[in-house]
Amino acid sequence: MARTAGRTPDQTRRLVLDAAATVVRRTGPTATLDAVATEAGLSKGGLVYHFPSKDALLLALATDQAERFRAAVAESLDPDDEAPGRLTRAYVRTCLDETTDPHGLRDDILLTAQLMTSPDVRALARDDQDRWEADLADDGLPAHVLELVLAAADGVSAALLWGGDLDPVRMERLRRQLVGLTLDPSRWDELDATD
Amino acid sequence: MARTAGRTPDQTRRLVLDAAATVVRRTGPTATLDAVATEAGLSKGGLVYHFPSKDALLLALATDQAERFRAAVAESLDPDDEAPGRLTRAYVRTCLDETTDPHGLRDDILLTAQLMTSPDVRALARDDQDRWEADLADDGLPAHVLELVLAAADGVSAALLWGGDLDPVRMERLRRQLVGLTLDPSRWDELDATD
DNA sequence: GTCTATACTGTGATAGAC
DNA sequence: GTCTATCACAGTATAGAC
Repeated sequence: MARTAGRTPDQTRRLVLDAAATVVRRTGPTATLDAVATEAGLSKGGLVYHFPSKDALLLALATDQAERFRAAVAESLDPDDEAPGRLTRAYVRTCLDETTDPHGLRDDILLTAQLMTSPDVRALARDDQDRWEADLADDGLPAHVLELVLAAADGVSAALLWGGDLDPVRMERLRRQLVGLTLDPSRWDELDATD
Repeated sequence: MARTAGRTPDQTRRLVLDAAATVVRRTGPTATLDAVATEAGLSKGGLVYHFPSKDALLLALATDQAERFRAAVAESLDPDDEAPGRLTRAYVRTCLDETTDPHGLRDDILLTAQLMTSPDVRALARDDQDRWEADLADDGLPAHVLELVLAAADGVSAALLWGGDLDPVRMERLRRQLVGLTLDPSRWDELDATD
């Protein structure tokens, strides 16, 4: 029973979150509330009604991003794949796939990194990370293999953060290496060489 | 021949950069110039004399961090190691070593990530990344091995960014795996499995 | 040349009108 | 539920002390 516009509060929130994603991508976390409000078609005050502070807005945006990533991994799960490391492979595919999403996950990583400047967002990220670790620890791979593969997958997002663009050919090659490693138990032992 | 305090401009810059590092670590890139100036024992105007804008200050800080990292890798070079992958191993050791530095490189990574919100800093990081890629490409390792090892090393900084703390035991194990990979040519071929 | 003091602009937060 | 008005404060620019 909204007073003015023909949309529910949830729709307005969605509108604002999308606008915030757009503006933060463009201008970083210093994006002004005014800019976000304008992009969403509201006044600054109207925005503040839905998100009591800028930090709250960024936190909501970060939560949204984390959920999207989780959904993307879930969608990358191969229904025919029942071998150990099934979830890990979906994770790797998602991190290293070029052809995902409207924007691609590459932009999402940059966006998320921008949000990390908020302590609240960092706390959220820590919780999310813990959840991923718990889920992946149950995936049937030896710890040392899991660590190597995950570190490499995460490294791609780091490279994106520090360095900008990545060569698709190299990402594809890395993806094959990592997936291959999880699928070949015969190679696991020699990885763990104790010097 | 400074007019007031008993220090040269370079010393003042150093003082300000250290103060900025401290304050940004504490409060993120939204740290105020006033806070930095106070930490350094100057007025805001005095700070601005040396760094014409906040962005210039953050850029100088990022440059400083990049140089420190490069120096840390150089120091990790093993003089007795002449095998291919020498520089790569130093890079891996630096990324995965617990016992570096006053603060440790872990804090430096977080600090650098905070600075990435400035477009100028991102441009700097891109150049620095290009330089690393050029240097490491000459290190004598096959491209696909180099990619895997570097991605995993960078992944540790990413995990630090997203997730907070890392288990020293796991970092040590990962370090051994990566160094081992660069030292054993017999394992390089099977990594490149074409599905 | 190096710095302090101060004034100007715009941003985030709040209170209250509609 | 949305918006306007207002306040406190951050980044920047300037004037001038030393």
